[in-house]
Amino acid sequence: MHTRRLVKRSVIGSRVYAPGLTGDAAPLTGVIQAVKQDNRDASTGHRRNVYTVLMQDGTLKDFSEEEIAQMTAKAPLKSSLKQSSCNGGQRDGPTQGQNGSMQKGEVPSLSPERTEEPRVLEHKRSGRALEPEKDHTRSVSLLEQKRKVVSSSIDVPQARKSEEEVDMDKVTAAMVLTSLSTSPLVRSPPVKVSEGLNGSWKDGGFTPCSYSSSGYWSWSAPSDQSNPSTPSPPLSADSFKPFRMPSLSGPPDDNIDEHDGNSLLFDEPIPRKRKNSMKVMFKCLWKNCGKVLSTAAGIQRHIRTVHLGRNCDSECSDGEEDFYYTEIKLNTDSVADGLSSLSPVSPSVLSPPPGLDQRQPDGTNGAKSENGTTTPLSRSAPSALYLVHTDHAYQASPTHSRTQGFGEQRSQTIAVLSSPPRAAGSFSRKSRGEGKKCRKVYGMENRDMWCTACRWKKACQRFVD
DNA sequence: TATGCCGGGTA
DNA sequence: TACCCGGCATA
Repeated sequence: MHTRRLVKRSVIGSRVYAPGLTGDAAPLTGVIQAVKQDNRDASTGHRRNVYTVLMQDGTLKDFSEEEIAQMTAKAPLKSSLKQSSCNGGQRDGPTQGQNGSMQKGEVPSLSPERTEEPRVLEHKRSGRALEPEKDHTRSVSLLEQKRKVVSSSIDVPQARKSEEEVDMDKVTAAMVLTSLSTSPLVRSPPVKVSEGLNGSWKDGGFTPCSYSSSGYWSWSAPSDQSNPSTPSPPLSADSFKPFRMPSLSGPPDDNIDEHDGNSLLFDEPIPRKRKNSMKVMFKCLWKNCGKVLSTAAGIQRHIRTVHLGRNCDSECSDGEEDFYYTEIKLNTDSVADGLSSLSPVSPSVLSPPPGLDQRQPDGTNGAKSENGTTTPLSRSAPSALYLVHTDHAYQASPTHSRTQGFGEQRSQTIAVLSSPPRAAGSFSRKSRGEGKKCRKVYGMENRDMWCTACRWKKACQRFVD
């Protein structure tokens, strides 16, 4: 009793499949609207149920259990296909074992909707065609809900497509960088590489730091490898520091000098080998010259011919050239820098500075006749005396002022100059001149007749020893 | 001691 | 830059 009601209740509303009911091959589906007992077989003791099915076309038809069984044999198949993904149809298991006679009737019960609430069944009745899709939609919505739950807890990147597109730009930029960094033409100068990086990054629209920190570009190692495989900027900068610190060039020329320095340095295939490599060079101490040569003979010849105006060979040299150059120990890199920074100055020295000749007349007094002649030394190497020989520093000071731009080079040069001669003892402190001086010549009473230097208690410029 | 002059200070 | 001067070295 209870079971029957349960079965009836379960059968009603079930969907059946009725192929060829209308004669054509088009399958029709229907929903069992009612179940009634057929007494025709009561004699056999077999009560048969007649099912009233509302067909899809709106007609009502009665089907026997066998027909229904055949019909439902296909219907669940179809429905199960749609619903298996959601429910699996396992909820009907207990029902199957409750009534063995309902094996045929249980077929509709295979439908998952069978155990659903009446409200749902009404939905099935009214809109049965939408029913599978609805369940499907529900299942999909469940999946989406699950995804949302997962998404809420897991940070799933969105708009991944666009990000990949951006990545492609980055990849392209990185490929360009790779080709640039591996190119022999730009392998050496890191500055150019960095420029290329910047440009490419700009084009790529991403900042380099984001990738350098994240290491996302594991294959873009060339940008990083540029440091070990090429003269890395830190290394080169360190190697430059020792001789760039005293660099003579001011800030405006830094770029040029640096560029030149880089060119000199980075053209070397193995710059590291040059590090700590000391080389003895000979630097001309002639004022505004500073020419650096690698050999003493060369610098002597330079001084002798250029500054002293002697065209003879070294045989006729009296060794005066020795006073006008100094020996410097430099890194090979420093030499290059020194050459680049000093050589442009040298040509301006060929003409002797007018300082001494202008001072020699010394028109303030009447000693013109006496100092009308100047010593060859004073004529030939006045500025050198200022540099090498500080006795005329007071005279050199106005002359040095004309050599603006010499800057640190001058001070450095003076330092270098003063050291070797003083070490030699010749110029530590100029010994008192043996010749007559303004004091002796004019006396204290005629002090106004002294040369300026004598008045200033400086080395006499009139009676130079 | 006288002289030469370097180094530093000042205007 | 011109000028001055203390102080040192040297004859």
